[in-house]
Amino acid sequence: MTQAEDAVPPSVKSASNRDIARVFTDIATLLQARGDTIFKTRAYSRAADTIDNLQFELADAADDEDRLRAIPGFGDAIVSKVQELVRTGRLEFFEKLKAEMPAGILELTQVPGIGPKTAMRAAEGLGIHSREQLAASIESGQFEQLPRMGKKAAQNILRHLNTRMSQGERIAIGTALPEAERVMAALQAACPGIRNLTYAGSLRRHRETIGDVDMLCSADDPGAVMDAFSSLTAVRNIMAKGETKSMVVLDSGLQVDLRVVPDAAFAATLLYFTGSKEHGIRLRDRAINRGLSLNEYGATDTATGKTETFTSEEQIYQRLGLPYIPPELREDSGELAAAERGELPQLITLADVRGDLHSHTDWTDGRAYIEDMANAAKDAGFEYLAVTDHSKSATVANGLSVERLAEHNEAVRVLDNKLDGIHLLTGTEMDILIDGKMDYPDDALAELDIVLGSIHSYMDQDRATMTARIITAMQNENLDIIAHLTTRLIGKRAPVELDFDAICKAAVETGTVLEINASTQRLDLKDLHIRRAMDLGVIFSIGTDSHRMHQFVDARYGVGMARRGWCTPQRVINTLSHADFLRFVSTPKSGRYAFMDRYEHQS
DNA sequence: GCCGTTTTCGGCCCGACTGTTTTCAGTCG
Repeated sequence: MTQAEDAVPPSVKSASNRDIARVFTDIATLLQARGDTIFKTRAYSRAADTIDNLQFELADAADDEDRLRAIPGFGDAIVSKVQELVRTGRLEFFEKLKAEMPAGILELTQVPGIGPKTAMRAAEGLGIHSREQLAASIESGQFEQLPRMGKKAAQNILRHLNTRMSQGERIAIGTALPEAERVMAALQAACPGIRNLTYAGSLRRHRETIGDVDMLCSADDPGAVMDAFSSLTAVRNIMAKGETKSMVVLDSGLQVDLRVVPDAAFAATLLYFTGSKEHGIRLRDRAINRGLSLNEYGATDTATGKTETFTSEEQIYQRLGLPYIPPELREDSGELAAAERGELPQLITLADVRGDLHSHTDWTDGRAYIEDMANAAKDAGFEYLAVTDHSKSATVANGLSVERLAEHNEAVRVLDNKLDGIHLLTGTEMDILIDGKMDYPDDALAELDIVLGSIHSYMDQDRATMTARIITAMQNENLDIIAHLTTRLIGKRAPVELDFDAICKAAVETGTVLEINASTQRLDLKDLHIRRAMDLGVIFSIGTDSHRMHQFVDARYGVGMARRGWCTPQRVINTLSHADFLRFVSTPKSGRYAFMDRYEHQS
C-alpha cells in the first residue's frame, strides 16, 4: 500500500493493482472482439473491477494463494495470471492475445461509441488501427459502410473523437462537483416542475475523480425536462436525447447524463445509478436470493411478477435485510458484510468538523490578510482556525524566518482577541528537512499552538529513506500533525514512495496525527490510505490548506475522502470543541491517542 | 472463467438509447 497511482508503470516486478486491472480489462475487450463467450469476457472484466476496489496491493499477496482464492471472482485462471503479472511484470497469455489480434483494437475501444465488435470490424475490414485513421475514415465516408453502421452513427463517433471525454480523462471531483451543482441550479430554474433533482454515480460516492456526471430527477413531463436540459447554455454537444434519458457534453468538456423517472421509481433509480457497479451487482444477487429482481424501478417478485416500489433507498436496503449503506461505502469492499453484522461505521459529516487546522495568509503564499481569512473561516462555519504559514526553508512560498514567525504569532493573537465568533490558533506548516529534522528550533515550535510538518523538498528519495525521514520527524515532541503525507498532486505529481503501514505504526507510537488534506489538488491522504490507517488505529485531522478566502468550503472534499475511508468523527481531532481541542494540544503527545479514545467513549 | 443452503453442470444483473433494422445488435452505464 504505497503510491503508484499516477506513476508510470515500471517495466517489471511492481505491477500495481491498477496495472493488473488494466491488463484484465484489455483481455476482456480483446476476447469480446474475438467473439469469445460473453461470460468469459465478463469474468475478466469483473476481476478487473474487483481489483480496482481492493484494499491491499496484490503484489503483497501474490505468494499467498489462499488469500488470492478468497477474492470473489478469482479462480484458477485469474489467480495464476495475477501471480505471473506480479512476478514477471508481464503476462504471456495477454501478449499472445494481442499478437494474434489486429493492432489498435484497444485504442479504438477507448472512443465512446466504439465497442469491441465495431473496433474489430474497422480493423479487419478497413485497416483502421488508430484514432487518426478512424477520424479520416469517417470523414471520407468509408466508415459508415460497415455493417450496422451508418452516416449518423459515424458522425456521432466523430463528435466523440473531438471531445475531451474521448481521451479517457477523468475530472477531479473539485471541478466536477461545483459544475454539477451549477447545472442542477440552471436546470431547476429552467424547469420548475422538476422534483428530486440530484447527482448519482461516482460523484455521489465522492470518488476523487469523476468520469462523467450522472443526474436524475422525477417529473410529470419528462419531455419538457429533456428539452430544458439539452437547451442549457453550458451545453456544447448533445450526444443523445431520448424520452427519459439524455447525454450532453458541457463547454468544459464534462459529460452529464440525465434521467427522468416517475416519483415511485426515484429511490430505486437513485440506488441503481449511484453504484458502484459491483455494489449494485451484489445487491441484485442478494435480491435474487430473496425471490426478487431488483431494477431501476423497484423490486419485482419473480414468482408473482408484481413490482414493489420504494420511497427511499433506506427502504430498499431494509427490504434486502440490511441497514442503509451510505454512498461513499458502496464500493463492494466489505460494506455488505459489515452491514449484515451491524458494524457499519457512523461516518463523519461536514457538520462534525468544527475547526480548520491548515491555512495560509499573505504572510507567506496565501492571498488574503489573516483577518479576512479568519472571517471567511467563520462564514464557512468553523469555530476555530489554525493559521499555519510556511517555514523558512519554503523560500518560494516566502517562508517565515524565526523572527517573522514571532511577529506572525503576535498578529494572530491580537486578532484572536479582537474577533468574535472565531478562535485563532498560532501555528506553522513547517518543512520537514531532508534528514527528518525540523525547520525551526524546538523553543520556537514550543511557542505555537499547533505544528504541521510537511515534505516539500527532496520528494524523490527512495522508500526506505523517505519513511525514515518522516518517522524521525514524528518523533519530535513539537510536531503535532503530518500534513499531506504523500505530496501527490492529482493528475500532476506522483506520490512519494513510502511504507505506509510503518508510518501509521509510528504515528500511533509517537502520538502524531495524520492530516487528511482537503485541497482539491491534493486529497491526501486518500480514501484507501484512510481506510488502512483506520484499521491501524491512526487519528486524523482534516485541513483545507486554504490559500484564498473561498477555499474553506473545500473541507467537504476532505470529509468525502474520510467517509470513503470509513472514518468516524471520534478519530478526527478537529471535531473537538475549541476548549477540548486546546486540552488535546496541551496533552503530551504520548497521551493524545488515549485522549481521543476517551472522547470516543464519551460520545 | 467462475460458482453453488435449489446446482460440480448449467447457469451467469438489468435496462435505455441509437441506428440500424423489419425484430435487434451494439454500446453504455
